[in-house]
Amino acid sequence: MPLQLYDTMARAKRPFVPANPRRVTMYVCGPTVYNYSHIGNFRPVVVFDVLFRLLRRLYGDQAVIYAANVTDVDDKINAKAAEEGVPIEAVTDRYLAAYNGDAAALGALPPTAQPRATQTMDAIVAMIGRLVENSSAYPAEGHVLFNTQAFSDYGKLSGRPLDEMIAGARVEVAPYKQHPADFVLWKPSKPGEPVWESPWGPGRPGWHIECSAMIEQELGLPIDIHGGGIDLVFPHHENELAQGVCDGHGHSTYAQYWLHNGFLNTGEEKMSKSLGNVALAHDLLKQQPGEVIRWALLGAHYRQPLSWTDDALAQARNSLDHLYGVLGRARHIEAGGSGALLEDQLEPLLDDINTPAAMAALKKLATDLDAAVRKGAPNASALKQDLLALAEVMGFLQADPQVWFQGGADEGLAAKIDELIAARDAARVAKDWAEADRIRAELTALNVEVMDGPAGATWRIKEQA
RNA sequence: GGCCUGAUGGCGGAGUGGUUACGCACCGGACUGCAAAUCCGUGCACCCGGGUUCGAUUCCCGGUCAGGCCUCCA
Repeated sequence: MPLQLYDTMARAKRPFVPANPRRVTMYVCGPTVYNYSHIGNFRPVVVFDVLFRLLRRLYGDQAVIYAANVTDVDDKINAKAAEEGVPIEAVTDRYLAAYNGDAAALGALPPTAQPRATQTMDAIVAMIGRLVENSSAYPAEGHVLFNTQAFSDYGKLSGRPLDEMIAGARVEVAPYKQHPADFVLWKPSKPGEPVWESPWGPGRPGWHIECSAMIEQELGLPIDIHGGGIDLVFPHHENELAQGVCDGHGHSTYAQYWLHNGFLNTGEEKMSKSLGNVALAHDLLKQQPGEVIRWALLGAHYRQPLSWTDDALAQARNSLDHLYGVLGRARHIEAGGSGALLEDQLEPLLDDINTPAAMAALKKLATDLDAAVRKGAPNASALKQDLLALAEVMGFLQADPQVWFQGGADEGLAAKIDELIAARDAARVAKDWAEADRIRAELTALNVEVMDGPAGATWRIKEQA
């Protein structure tokens, strides 16, 4: 089965056909770096990481170019920098580093490129220049505005006819706009704010233009895949599309496939900073492995809303414990074989990145592998290969099982645990059950669980501190 | 007000025009000094009304409910 992706523009799943299979391009809207991102902000990071991995598998590692931008020019950044009395770089560098660290902890591969607005300023100014030149944009009172009347398809992506939007608009229209839907490409900076030179006066770019400029600079138009959160469909992506098509590069298509992920919910509501119901990824990562959080994030199909609960995390932990347990029991099996099963196993992911179905396939493989190991069946090797290969496409199970279970223990603790287990073994050999149980209790107090097996006792840290 | 999603067992969550994945939880059993893990097995659902059909949870229409976007937003 070929890869199928749900395209927001078509409102349907379509077979994925890249313009150039030797250079597959994907762009995903990234964060504005003015504070720590909440876990909902990382859903697209993880989802599109899976797609990135899948595309690399299908087209080759070198053939996929994935750009994820960083917005480092913004009112909220300015406010934060002013509040702290530091240059904006101090704020953006700090939170970008935290963001990238958190993304890595969640198992996301680094994108091929991570362009920043401040480093794309020439391309932004040049692009605005082209838009003004061909009357797709006009200067007014130190601003430059995009002329939505110049683009007949405006509203097509989000399914919003222009007139209806105006009728329903709840925002005051700036007096210098020719049309209420026109949006800012360039605006003057207020005193004390960062400033760049332009033919229309000193100022800074509007929100939407940076993405179009970065795409043109990093990837070239049209791109294959443009991704982001569902809330970006309007106005951000609608506006990007309008600019991108109108700037005269000669393509009527800006992105071949538009992919949008659904939200994380806290209770019934969207997790959002303004509602104050957020969980920071940075904090969550202190409490459990990134892989657990990643599992929870991929536990629902990416276009569905996902309820973020403690129980979801506990279940994710449970699932991964199970899988790593199987791998631990299969540690003496060397992965190998034809890998012929994998194409079948990949099917859920090829069907619009159906991660819950792929996770079920992972568990099925694990159960089969466990049985094969138990029976000493010859297909254990191929099953292990398939399990690890499918898991890799989803960014799971790449840790050593022993590290997974014991990773929370430092050397001193590990030595002490080994000592206690040896003592307990001695007691068990002597059938001194009271002593053995006493030692178990002592280990339990250390947050350690002992598991007696045919090859001796093994242990694991029960919960990460 | 306009536009757009979704509604599946106790919970999470796929999928399907006709035997309804999977996980967690629960219950029974095997195994186990204890415990964990594992294995076997039972039970449990497709929002409401109408239509199409031999047959609908699945397709169509209407309704109800929930959520999202229209303003910064993953």
